[in-house]
Order: sequence, then structure tokens, then C-alpha cells
Amino acid sequence: MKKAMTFTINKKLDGTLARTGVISTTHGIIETPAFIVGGTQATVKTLTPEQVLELGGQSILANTYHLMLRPGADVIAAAGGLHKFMNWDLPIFTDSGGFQVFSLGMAYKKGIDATSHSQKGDAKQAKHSASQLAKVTDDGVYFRSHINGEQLYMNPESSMELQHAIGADIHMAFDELTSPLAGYKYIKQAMDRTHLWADRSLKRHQELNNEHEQRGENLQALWGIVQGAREEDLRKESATYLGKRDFDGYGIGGVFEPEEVSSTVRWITEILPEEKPRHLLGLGSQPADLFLGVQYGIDTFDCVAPTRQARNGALFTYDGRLNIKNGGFKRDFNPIDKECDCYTCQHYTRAYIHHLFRADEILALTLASIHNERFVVRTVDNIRASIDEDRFFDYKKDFLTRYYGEDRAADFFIGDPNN
RNA sequence: GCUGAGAUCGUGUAGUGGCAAUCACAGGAGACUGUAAAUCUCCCGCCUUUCGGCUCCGAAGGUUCGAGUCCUUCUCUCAGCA
Repeated sequence: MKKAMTFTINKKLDGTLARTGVISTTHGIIETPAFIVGGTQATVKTLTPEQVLELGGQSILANTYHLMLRPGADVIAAAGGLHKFMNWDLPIFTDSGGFQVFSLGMAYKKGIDATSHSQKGDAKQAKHSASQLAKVTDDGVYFRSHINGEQLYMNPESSMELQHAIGADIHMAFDELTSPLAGYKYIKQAMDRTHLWADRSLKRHQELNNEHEQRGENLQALWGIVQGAREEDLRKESATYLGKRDFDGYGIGGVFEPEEVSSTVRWITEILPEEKPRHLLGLGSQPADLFLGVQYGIDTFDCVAPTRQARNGALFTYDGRLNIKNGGFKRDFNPIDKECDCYTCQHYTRAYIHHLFRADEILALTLASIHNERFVVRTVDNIRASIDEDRFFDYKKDFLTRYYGEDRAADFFIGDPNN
């Protein structure tokens, strides 16, 4: 059978797990390390595909759970697949729905949500904790639609069938990620279940690819997902188990804090087969995640934070984050960041964007999203260039010191050769 | 000029005899990591780091154990009529 996807390593950075390379799919290539843009509901919120291209997006990640609910995988298949449906011709990833097992289920039961940083006891959380929307069994997961409460069921096989119908280039295996507050016993149980689900996902995936091949259609790729929370032995067991399977690449799930990147990610990437790409699921809301992820062997990232924070007025600058809604920007006629090359910074001032947010104008969301997404995509692109040019550690030190300040940044440099 | 209705936080309001300050907006700040998120949280009379303390319902009187609330006069606003 021909391959759905290939990965070529161009350069490895001596003394680290970092590398640059190229993922090649039937919809084109992704130069890695790369930031994959969040496109959950078959759209990058507030942006047209042309705007995503202009800000340097190489690929997007959509979500099976959301698209199954609305408009339905059958609708996307009838439209000729997700690329055609949403007018995005470059590579697309789909997440399996596994994250929603967590965000609609255990996360609330445990009294925290998907973002371990968020405050306990906020009104929304209290409201939702009363009604958990997902329930896990060994075979699969019962969901209640967050839209209308309808009962749904998803398991590894159905996730693969939905993902193949949606027709992205790279799929994620259906997994269960656990709350950071879960106990060891439950973490292990969920990890073992994730492994069995990975095998079932792979089996169904290969059957579906066989059908594609017989019909002369494009093949699709599947990446397995490593779990095990913060437990070193479980993470290593998970990487070992999945590393032996015939996946096209790997996702690392259930990582929540920047501190975990330099420990947890390393345990895993040292074990996973070097010749396959690794994706760090859901991380990238701050620059340290990106530098540490790459340093410890990550090839691709995805994160909703750049666009979500943009919609809420929190914007990246090379000197740290600012909240454009604050009163101090009312008469600030500078761009968001003088060194940013994005469309927003080329044409608009802080004062104007401040005004748009205050006036509840929807252009605020688009301009802010363009900026934040460009900031993150460009940072990862620059990290890639710094590896190719053997100046990664200098770039990392300059960037993070400026962004966080010397004191806060110090922890990110432990063990670096130039520290 | 007459008649009527009003005056409570920056604004609009709730409160109709029992610890005044509800709700919204405006304002001040914070959070957000495989998107139940253009969302959420906190502050918003004055003093105090906190604990807490002090004010306060257009003005002045009055009734009452007790008044934002009832009575009298005044000021101002709005509506209708002249």
C-alpha cells in the first residue's frame, strides 16, 4: 500500500531532541516544527482561509466531535470532504473527539476544567459541574450534545469512520485524557484503555484506507496518542506500547503545564521512534511552551489560546502580553507590536483596536486574531530557522528573556549550553 | 399660572415603615493551553493593606421606638392644561 503521509528529518540539533523536517501529505507539505492553527468547527474563528494563509498558517486542526454534531460528517462527505467544504486546500488534522471525553466529562466532575489554570468556583463551572456531559466505558464514550443535550455515543471505530468521512489528511486516535487531579490508579486505567482504543482505531483505520485504495481515493494518516499524565513510568510505558504500532506519527496528550514540557515530553520523545513526527496536543498559549516543546522533540503544536485570547483582548507582544481593552490604550497610536509583520500591525493602531473592542465591533476579533495567530506561527517558524542555522539556544534566550523578564525566564534555561 | 408624576451609586433603575443600595449599563483590572469560551471572574459612595470603620436616598422641618418610604414647606425635572 502506498503511504498516506511521509516525514523527512532535515536537521537535528546536537545535544537535544530538536529537529527540523517536512511532513508531506496529499494536500501538500508542512515544514516542521510548525504551529497548526485551530479550526475546530471547520473554520478558524473570525478568519477567512485567505487570512490564515497570509499569516503563514501551513495547516489547520478541526474536531470530529464538533463536526459530527454540526453539520454531520455525512454532510461534509457529501460536500466532497472537509478541504472542499471549508475552502482550505492545505493539510488538515482532525482531533478524534477524545478531548471532549475530558472537557465534557471528567474535567467538571473533578472540579476543574480543561484549563487547569482557571479559577475554581466560577459560575459557569458550577452550573456545568452538576451535569457531566460525558461518561466513559471500556468500549467507548457516551456524550450528551452540548448543543441540545441529545445522547450520543462514540468509540474508536466510530471516531475513525467519522474522521475518514470528514476526510482530513492526519487523524488522531480516539483517546481518554485524565484530569491532572486524577489518582494513579485511574490514570493507569485510562491509559490502558487508550492503548486498547489505539489498537482498535488503527485496525479500523487500515480497513478504511484499504477501501480508499480500492476506490482510487487519497489515503489518510493516523497518529497514536500517548497518555499517562505526570507519571513517568506510565508515560514511558505508553510511549513504548504505541511506539511499536504502525502509526504515521504520534500525539502527546494530557500535558497541562509548561513545567511538564521539559520532563514529561522528554520521557516520551526519547522512546518514540525518531523517524515519525510528534505533535504536542493543545499546548502553545505562551512562547515557553513552543521553545521547550521543540527542544524536547516536538514537531507540531496546536492550541486554541492565540485566537481565544485574541477574541478576549489579550494580545502577544515581544515584550509580554497586553490587554488591549485596558483604558491606557485609548490614545496609543502605535501598532500592537512595532516588530510584528502581521496585517493588523501594518495597518492599525492600538487605539483603533481598543476602540473596536470597546464598541463591540466584530472587526476587533478578526484583527486581534490575525495578530496573535501570526505571532505564534512566526515564532515557531523562527525557531525552525534558528535550528537550521545552529543558533537555537541564543534565539531562545533572547526571546524568552525579553518576553518574561530575566527572573521569570530563568527556569526555562536550566541545562541549556549557553546558560 | 394650574393639575399631575417624579428626584436613590457616573447613568438608567429596584426598594412603598424595620440593618438602603437590587439589576443593567458605563468604568477599573485579571484569567483563558487537543474551543460547551466574541467567554468567565473580581472591583466599582468615602476611609482602611487587612479586619473593619464612616457616610448616604434633592433641601429643611415634622410624625414614629424606627423614615428612602408617611406629613408640611421649599428647590428642581418631566407631562398635560392654560
